Amino acid sequence: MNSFTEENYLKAIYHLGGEENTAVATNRIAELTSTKAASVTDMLKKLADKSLINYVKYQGVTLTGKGRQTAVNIVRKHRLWEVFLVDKLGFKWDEVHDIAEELEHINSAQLIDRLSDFLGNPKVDPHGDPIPDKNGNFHKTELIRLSAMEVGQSGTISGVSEHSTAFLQYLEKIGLTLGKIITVNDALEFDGSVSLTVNEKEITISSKVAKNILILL
Amino acid sequence: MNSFTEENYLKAIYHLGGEENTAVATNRIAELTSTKAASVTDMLKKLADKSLINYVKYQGVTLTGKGRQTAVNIVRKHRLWEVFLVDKLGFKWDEVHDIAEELEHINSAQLIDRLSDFLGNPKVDPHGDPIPDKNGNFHKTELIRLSAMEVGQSGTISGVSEHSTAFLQYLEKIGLTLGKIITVNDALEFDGSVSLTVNEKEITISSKVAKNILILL
DNA sequence: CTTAATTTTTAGGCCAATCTAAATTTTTAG
DNA sequence: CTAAAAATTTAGATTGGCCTAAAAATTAAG
Repeated sequence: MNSFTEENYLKAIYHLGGEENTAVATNRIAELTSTKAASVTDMLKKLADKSLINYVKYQGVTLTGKGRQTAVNIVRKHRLWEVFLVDKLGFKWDEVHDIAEELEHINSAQLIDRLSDFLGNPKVDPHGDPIPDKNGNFHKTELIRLSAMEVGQSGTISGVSEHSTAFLQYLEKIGLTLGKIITVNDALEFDGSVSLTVNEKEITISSKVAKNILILL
Repeated sequence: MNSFTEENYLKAIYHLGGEENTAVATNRIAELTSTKAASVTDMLKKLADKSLINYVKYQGVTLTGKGRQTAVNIVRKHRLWEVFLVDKLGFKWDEVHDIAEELEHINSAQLIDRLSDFLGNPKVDPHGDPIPDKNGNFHKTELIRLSAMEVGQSGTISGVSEHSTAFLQYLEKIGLTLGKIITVNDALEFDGSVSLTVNEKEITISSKVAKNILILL
């Protein structure tokens, strides 16, 4: 079994390398895990010894098949627990991240299978992020950024690409939550801000906010 | 915050000292935590520094108020998670201990409050052990050992004082599960075995089994 | 293409939790 | 009441994860 700490490094490498599994730099990992580069180097050696990553000195790392499988499984657990916290225990979507960060390290395949069934085998978490199945496969959906929509177009809010509490609380406040249908009324050239209709009301959001909302057309 | 390891020591001391908080010997703790006496001594010093235990060299330890509160809270979390695993996820009563052993260390008071509500604020876990409330108070019930019942007496199976998988599976198999009503038909003097009626059938159990079944009269 | 800036790794140490072996204290038996 | 046995503690070492400071490699700038 891998330690709690090893799991967090694998998860960090997975998130930084993305689905394409591009090489990840030591410093990026250090930032994400709130450690120092020297500590990361130590851990990379250990993970390479366990064949969880491909590591060439000074050249960054990628996950091996085994490493990716491990990382994706942690992501699966994290997201399923988030669904549990929101759907069953009544937490808000901005409150669940830290608790899921702990729950994701509980080790029991049976537990996760049963939890998934109990939740109705959800395909996305409360932020719209996809939940991989037990084989590590993602259900692919084509989402575009709200900022990329044309004037007049409609779509459903289906995810966010920024998960900070502040951002999520702001979206909640202005009514831009998962599943809401919106229509773009206008897009200002000069600052990228967007006017849109949601809940039969017109609101305007900044370019930065629009970039972090994901839409299913 | 206390580490995962510190929490396990406190829990061990709590279980060994019982509600009466009697002094616990180093070796007992070493057995229960699967460590060596020398390691226990090291940890006792640390816990004493944090005012979680009263420790006098060579004289064993007792929990302080603060230590007891911490230990009881872990017990509360453990038992609530066991209820969740059995009632909501469909695990059997003999399968939940190890998973709850991990879940009990998740730190979030809000999570536990909401979990308790979600489960209907249960007063006992799947083995009949009482679940303390958030202030650490137990709902007291008078249970007696099946071995102490008189011939002709009836009662409800309300707990067990031995939690091994093998024992729980045996009870399941012969139909002696929580909530079942039993009547004692006969108690053999020479080996302490007991004949009783459950589910309208008569069965005989050994003295040792009878001692570990707790009955509400 | 050489030097300066940046990134990464190495070297050497620290702390938590554990261990074995040896020393000390307490308990038990005769 | 003393000697042997048992329990406990101390001493010294190990491992995992982390750190700082210094060295080495890579990248960027002129």
